[in-house]
Amino acid sequence: MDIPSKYDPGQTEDKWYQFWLDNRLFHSVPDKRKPYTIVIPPPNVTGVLHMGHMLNNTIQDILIRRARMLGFNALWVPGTDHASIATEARVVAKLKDEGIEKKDLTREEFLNRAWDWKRKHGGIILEQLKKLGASCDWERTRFTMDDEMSESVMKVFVDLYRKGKIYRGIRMVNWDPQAKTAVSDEEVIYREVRSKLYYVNYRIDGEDGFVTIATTRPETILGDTAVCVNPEDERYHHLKGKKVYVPMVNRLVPVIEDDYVDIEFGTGCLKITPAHDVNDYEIGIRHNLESIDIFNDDGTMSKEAQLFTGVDRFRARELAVKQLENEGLLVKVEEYVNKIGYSERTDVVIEPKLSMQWFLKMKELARPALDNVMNGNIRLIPSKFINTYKHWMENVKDWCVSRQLWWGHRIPAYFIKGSNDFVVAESVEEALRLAKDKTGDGHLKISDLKQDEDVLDTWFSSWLWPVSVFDGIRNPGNKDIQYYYPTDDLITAPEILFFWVARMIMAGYEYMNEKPFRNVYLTGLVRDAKRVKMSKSLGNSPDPIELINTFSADGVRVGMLLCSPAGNDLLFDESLPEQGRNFANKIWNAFRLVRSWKTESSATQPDHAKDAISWFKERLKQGISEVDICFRQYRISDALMQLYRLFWDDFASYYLEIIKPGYGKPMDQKTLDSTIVFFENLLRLLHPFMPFITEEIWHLIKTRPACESIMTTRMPDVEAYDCEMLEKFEKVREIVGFIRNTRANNQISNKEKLILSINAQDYRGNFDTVIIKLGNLSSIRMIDHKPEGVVSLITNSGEYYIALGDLINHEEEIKKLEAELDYAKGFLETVMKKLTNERFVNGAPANVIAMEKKKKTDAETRIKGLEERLKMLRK
RNA sequence: GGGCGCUUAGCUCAGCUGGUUCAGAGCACCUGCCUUACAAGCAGGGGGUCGUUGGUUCGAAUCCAACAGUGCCCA
Repeated sequence: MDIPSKYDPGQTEDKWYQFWLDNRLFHSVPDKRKPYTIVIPPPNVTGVLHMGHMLNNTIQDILIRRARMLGFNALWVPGTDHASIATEARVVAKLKDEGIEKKDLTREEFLNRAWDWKRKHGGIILEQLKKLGASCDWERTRFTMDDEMSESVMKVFVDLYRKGKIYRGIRMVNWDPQAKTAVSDEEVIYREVRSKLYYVNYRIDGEDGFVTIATTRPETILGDTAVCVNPEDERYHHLKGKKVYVPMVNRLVPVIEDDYVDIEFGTGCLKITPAHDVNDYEIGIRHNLESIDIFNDDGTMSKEAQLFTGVDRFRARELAVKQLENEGLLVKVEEYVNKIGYSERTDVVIEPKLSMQWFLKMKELARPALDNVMNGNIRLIPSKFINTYKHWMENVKDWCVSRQLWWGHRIPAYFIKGSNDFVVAESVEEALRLAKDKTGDGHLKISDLKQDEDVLDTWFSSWLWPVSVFDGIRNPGNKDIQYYYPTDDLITAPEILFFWVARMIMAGYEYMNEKPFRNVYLTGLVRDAKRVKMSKSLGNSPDPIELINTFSADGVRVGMLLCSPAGNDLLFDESLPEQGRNFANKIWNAFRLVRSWKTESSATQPDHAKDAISWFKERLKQGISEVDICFRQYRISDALMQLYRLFWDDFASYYLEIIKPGYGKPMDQKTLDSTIVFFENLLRLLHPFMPFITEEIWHLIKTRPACESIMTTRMPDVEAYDCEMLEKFEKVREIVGFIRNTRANNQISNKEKLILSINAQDYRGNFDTVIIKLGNLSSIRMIDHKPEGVVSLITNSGEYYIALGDLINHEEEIKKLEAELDYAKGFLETVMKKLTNERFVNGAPANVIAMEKKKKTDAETRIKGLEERLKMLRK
């Protein structure tokens, strides 16, 4: 069989993915083994794969594949979430293209459209994950609006309501006047903008004077119900107990005192608009002020504003400024930079607005969620996020769970006709029963009940995810939830640490009385080489599928990992998957080499091969152990780097080069067998990172049953290794390097055999065979004198020489040795400095002093060797 | 404005409880090679006063403080 020198991943990858699916190798059912579980952070159903997903899911797949090979019953549950706002926006936009306005459709018609859209586009992202090699149990795919998932959400809502944790209330919310819905604090993006600070005079009641306030939003003056000063501010003591007239509408409002007011800012006198500013709202509550809502839901001025009714808020600002000018109350206008909140979804300016919403009390829920992170029951990786988490959890505010949308879980609250009363129930039938009880009116009919129009925040379903995917809300005793919960690792982005992670922890303790996961691995943000966050709208994100087509899934996976220590941003550019592809090719060619070897029964195992095998055996064990340590610490990119070097530098560049038979010579069976075992172990170690190529070579390197897969084999075990031998081999590298350098510096062909002479007292010659092979030496000789006509390597444990005769460049050699001598002398000096320092000798621990003394003698030996050598050369 | 983090080679980052695995890795760069697995490669090589300034210590990239940059979260 002719094997191409370039690995072609295209067909291989599709073939093996299908093979895994056909054999249901990703599928998991509870059994006697220990489970290892990951639930996917459900991507937005409207989404297509972006670089963040690539990173995130690559890490999940690595962990799950490794766990599987470590003997766990590994389950990775995939799925998507319904993303209320984003999906509804998509559907509305699509309808608009068809000339249909949302308001022209009934709720039911709209939802039908939305489901159509979901059916058509909702699976794209999951299909893309398959290209990446994701070993999810697709038979368990969940969607947050599946019937059983929705039922869980309803159950939880009703339960929390009955526990008194959900309440309805008027609160200041972040109102998106375009989407006409409240959005959470986390969905507001604050940006610095240039604006203006207007200084406005308010007439003081009963006297001639004015008081000047500064505001960036003069249109909200119409909603003012007080003016506030700091009680410490002596400038305004005379205003105590007085009233002032609100400009334009001439409403008489009190002057109040509150230490919220910053004496330094503006004039030190603040207008209070409780209905349209969060801080003002709180002051309003403290001082029992009236709230006047001057805006309509679409951001135009309401009747209550008295002026500019129906005019958009920004136009109203201009009109208000004009009006103030006309009234002679505008004192001055300053340029000003402030931060303004924009809606993440629609990018319009958020309007703080009082509105009736549903809230979930967070304080009690937050306590176990905080405690169990602080006490280490749940680990955040990297741990630096604990600070942020703590800060947030200690200052948690009630969660506004309602959204003024149709797509999502409709709030199961039913208003009773003819009253302001309502009941909360999982079904209309039950609601009717409750309503009858509550009102004492046995004649109530279902048609007398009107369900709340709003839906729940999407996070209100995804916070249940690790429980609800196993049906743990509806059937807490079922086999799956008992077996798989708590899950092991959660891999997600720090951006949603509070949005989602914290809330899942809360739900976990509330409903399972147990954490939802043991470890939270927070990935970095994928940015481009200029540190700009990658996003579709900026167009700086490569198409992941294109990347896979160009560099292979294995290559892209490696590329993502190479630059992604946990929690650090990763700066992506195409050289990374390219490096991954090159690595795959290296593995491929190593395989081709091994595959090309023909054995002959007559061939006996050469000593250098035997020595190489005993060395690499230890080196491999060391590698396995290092990788294990990396994984335990979730240093996944380090683990890959260890393997990268193990395979490339040690296995390919050293081991294979040593055992490689001469041109046309046969290979002995023993060496080949050992080599294949090494290769298999390396493939297993690499499989979680590069599932496709490892499976391909696994099947080519040895005849196996067709149904066998590397992904279900056992990961090599961690074993103790021989450090001493590995250290000795490092010496080999040093000597081989010396020989190669000597060749390179003196234009000596690789084919020309050289002789290495060694003058060393305790040289053991452990790997002489290897040095002879790699250095292409005719022999190694032990000598006890200092030869002439040689280049030398002088170390603290011995001196190595290669005879060059006339070829030798004395000046070069002298220069080189002088530089080394300088270094050694400098080194000795620093050591001596310590050893002659009395305080060091008295203060430092004995082992440190012993080490310094060893350094001293080593350095002296080396200096002596170098000096003698130089003396000879200078003769 | 409050809180938290970061600053080590041209780039991205490792460096745990201070002491030869202390100045490291990968990439990039430079030099020489189409050597019979691999030019998506091979063999070599250069490159950092560990942000600045003080302090603790026999000894600091490592601990402390201040400052300067920078990033994130919250208001």
